[in-house]
Amino acid sequence: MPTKTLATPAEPALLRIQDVAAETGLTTRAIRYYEEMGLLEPAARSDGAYRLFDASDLERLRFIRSLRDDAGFSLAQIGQLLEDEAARERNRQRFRTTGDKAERRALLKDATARVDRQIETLVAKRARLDSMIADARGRRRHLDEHLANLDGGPDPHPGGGPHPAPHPARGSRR
Amino acid sequence: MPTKTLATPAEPALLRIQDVAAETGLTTRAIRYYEEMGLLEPAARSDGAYRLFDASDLERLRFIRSLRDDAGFSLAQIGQLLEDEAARERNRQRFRTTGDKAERRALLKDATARVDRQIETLVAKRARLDSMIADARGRRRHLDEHLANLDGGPDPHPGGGPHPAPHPARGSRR
DNA sequence: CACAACCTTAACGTTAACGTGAAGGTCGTG
DNA sequence: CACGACCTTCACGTTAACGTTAAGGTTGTG
Repeated sequence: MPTKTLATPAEPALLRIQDVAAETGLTTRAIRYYEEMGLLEPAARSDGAYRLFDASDLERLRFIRSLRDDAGFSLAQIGQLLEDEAARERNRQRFRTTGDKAERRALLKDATARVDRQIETLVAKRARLDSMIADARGRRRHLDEHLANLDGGPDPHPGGGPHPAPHPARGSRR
Repeated sequence: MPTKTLATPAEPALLRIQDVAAETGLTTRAIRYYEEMGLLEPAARSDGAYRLFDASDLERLRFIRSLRDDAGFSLAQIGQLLEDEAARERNRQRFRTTGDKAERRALLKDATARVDRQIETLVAKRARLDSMIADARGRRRHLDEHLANLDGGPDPHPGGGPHPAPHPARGSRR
């Protein structure tokens, strides 16, 4: 078991912005910009006002990056999908401080609702992508048909050389 | 013998830019911009230099729009995926004028290769989306677990997560 | 043939999402 | 405690992808 620097599981392990950038593949500027846009708030600040990020921040930033790069959402859309940072802060605090089971459950319910919305959005996007892929495959099949009835016998090897046709092929349709 | 507006199968049916816009869901400005960027060239121009688009142009524009909106590609990436317009024009002409089967076949082969590249790109994107969906579902399951053992039993794993301790109310962090 | 409803090019404006300094404070290691 | 590597907050610059007039030509319909 690789104990890192301490055995206490509640160790903070806060990172500064450059390390976070390296870790997430974002630039420091982008991270500050996302903060400015209200997409996240670093877990803490040092005495000298350095931003300090925890694991949850990293996770959030990686998610933002995926939404941007992989799903292609705008920061505005991402803001819609994510819990806004004010609420996040508030809920974290409340979740830690409350002993009320009902309240905890309510908070968790909210979270699942939000995640469900995210999943729904992503699935919808995938559906549109699927449709595009189907279309492209349709086009591909169409081209293959044309190729097939260009010559009665399939030629296994496309060279650059001219080829005498065995007999006139008439373009068939559908 | 040639009937003018009826029954001829090779009827052009050219549209002007505003109709194309309505048909494709793009703006006229966007269409002109795509032309400027080399993504397409209208099939013809009127005497007075009006742009005139044919069915193939429409198809291409719809595809561009899908690539932009559904797949989230930049116009530069779209340009990479599509045959550049110069080649498209050239190949169309050659395909219609050539009687050479080998050449036709070569052109078709090129087209299938291009479509295959498009499919590959789209499939790769879908894979990344799938991965994101899987992650989100993982988060959802995680939340459900927490919900389950909130009113089921005590905490199975502390560390990082919420803390359903029997003793309430602590406010220590820093 | 008059005229409204299109169209053209050209040019400047706008927004999102950062990049790129500048001017100065902070951190930790020798 | 000095110093280099990091950080901070402005603030202006840049690129993509259009939006928006402006000034003028084209088309088809009454």
